[in-house]
Amino acid sequence: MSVRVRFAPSPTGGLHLGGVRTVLYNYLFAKHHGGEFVLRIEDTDQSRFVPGAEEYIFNCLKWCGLEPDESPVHNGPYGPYRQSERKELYRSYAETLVTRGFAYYAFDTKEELEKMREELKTEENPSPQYDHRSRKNMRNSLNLTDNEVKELLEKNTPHVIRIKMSENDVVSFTDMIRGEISFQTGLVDDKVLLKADGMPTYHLAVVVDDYLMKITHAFRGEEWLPSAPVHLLLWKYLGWEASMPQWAHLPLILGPSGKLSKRDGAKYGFPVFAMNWTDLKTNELTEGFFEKGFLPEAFINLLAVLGWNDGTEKELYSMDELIASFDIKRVHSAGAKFDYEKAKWFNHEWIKRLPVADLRLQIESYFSASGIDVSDTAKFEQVIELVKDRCSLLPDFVQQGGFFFKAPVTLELDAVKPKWSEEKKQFFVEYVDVLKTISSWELMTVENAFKEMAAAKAIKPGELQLPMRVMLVGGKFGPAVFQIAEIIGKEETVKRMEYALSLF
RNA sequence: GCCGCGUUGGUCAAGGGGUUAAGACGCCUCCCUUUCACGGAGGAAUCACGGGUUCGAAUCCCGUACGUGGUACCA
Repeated sequence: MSVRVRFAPSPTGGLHLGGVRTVLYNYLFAKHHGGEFVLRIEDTDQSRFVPGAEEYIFNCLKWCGLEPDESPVHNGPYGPYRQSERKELYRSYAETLVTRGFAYYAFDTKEELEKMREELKTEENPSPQYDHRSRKNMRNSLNLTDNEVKELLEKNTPHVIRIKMSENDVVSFTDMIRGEISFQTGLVDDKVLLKADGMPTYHLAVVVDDYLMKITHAFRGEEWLPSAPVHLLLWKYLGWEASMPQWAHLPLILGPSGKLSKRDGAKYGFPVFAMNWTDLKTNELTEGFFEKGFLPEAFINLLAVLGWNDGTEKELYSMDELIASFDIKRVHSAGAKFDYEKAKWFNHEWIKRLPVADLRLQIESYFSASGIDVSDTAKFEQVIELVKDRCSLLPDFVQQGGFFFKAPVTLELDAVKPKWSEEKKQFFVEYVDVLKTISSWELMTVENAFKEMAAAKAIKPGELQLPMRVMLVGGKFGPAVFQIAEIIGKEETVKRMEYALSLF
């Protein structure tokens, strides 16, 4: 049987680091086994509908290179892939469960539920559940007579269908990452399966859809572990146990202070979403890795090894290498704290190893946004090659390479002033004159002229190089100074030096 | 509170009865470089705690602590 996995986000906001990693592990597992990766939209909560969120998810996946094989936009034989469009399907399954005695109708209103929770609430039990104890005192088909239930249903009384958790069983399963896990059913509440609006909850939908879509392996975040017994029981009660997927609950990705939140990102200055997301209600922007200047290759790479390794010392992986070596069983069971410094290191590594032409396409926009013309492709690529060792985020290229195309606006005078002298000034005035006479403008001719003149005047060349650098670059950074002069050309070099001399 | 999951340097982590307890990021020192980087060589820093089991425990078992998630007609 072919491997089929799914990622099932609810389109309610930005796509989190952890979400992307869940997609990634699903994707890698599917591709490693030659299977299919399905994207299903879990939009059963109408009240949380956010316009644009679904399209946003697709954009993120596209940028990451994690294209689904089947989805609302890719189609496939098991559609529709949006749960809101499958609404009619779910009710009959829920009703089958009622008929079989595994679920029941509950007519309790919001107020009645609140009242129950309020009354049962104690210091030891701050959050009472709708469970095998409390259901005895609620308005549901377990306590009402058949006629009463019939009548309520006929009158279209709002109601939900709840799973009837058994009182004293143990449910267990083998998680691909954590091994044997078991739960006492008596401690799990009677989760709602079908809501009053006729939509299924996640619990029903995930089981029905995984079954109908022939999902073989179900990977999801660790936050789902506590509700696993409900899902397990549903597979059993629906009579589908034999086709139940193998489960794996992925560890959480944590922030500097516990669970990684949007707030952490804002607070500590790093992205938590794959791409920029603006909350429609609050207008609050949460930065994305894309906009921050990460390469998708690096983003994928760093996420892959956050919680997984292949047992070797290898850390840098291309997508193909990940597909080849990924093994869900080698995923760590413990949560991992996200380290932004290391994330930047991955990006730096990928900047160094990516072909210049690829890099060029991804950084052009940063230059044009800064009003720098990089239409001379050959020169642009030469510059990229020269400065890429110094860039860990894509926007760094503007700082590190911009001066090749545009004279620095401000010069770091403090770097020169303390050691500046009339003697040095005289040197540069004369040097500029010499430069003007050079006919073959090359690195060696420029440098040799410099050294000869320095020797003649008995000044250490090193003491002169820094001022010259500041003249051409504006600051204390960048590649070899004569190389810069060679690339920007005679006219520009002379121009920058003469301007700088007027300031020093 | 209850339930689940987890706990190897600051962070990511290998190792799953006998190791000098790998490696990476970050940090520090030095070399290269009269800039900033890259690169190279070093360094500081770890098995949460307490009990067992065992000739021997980071590794197995039990407790405790701590962290984290769940405890919704959210996913």
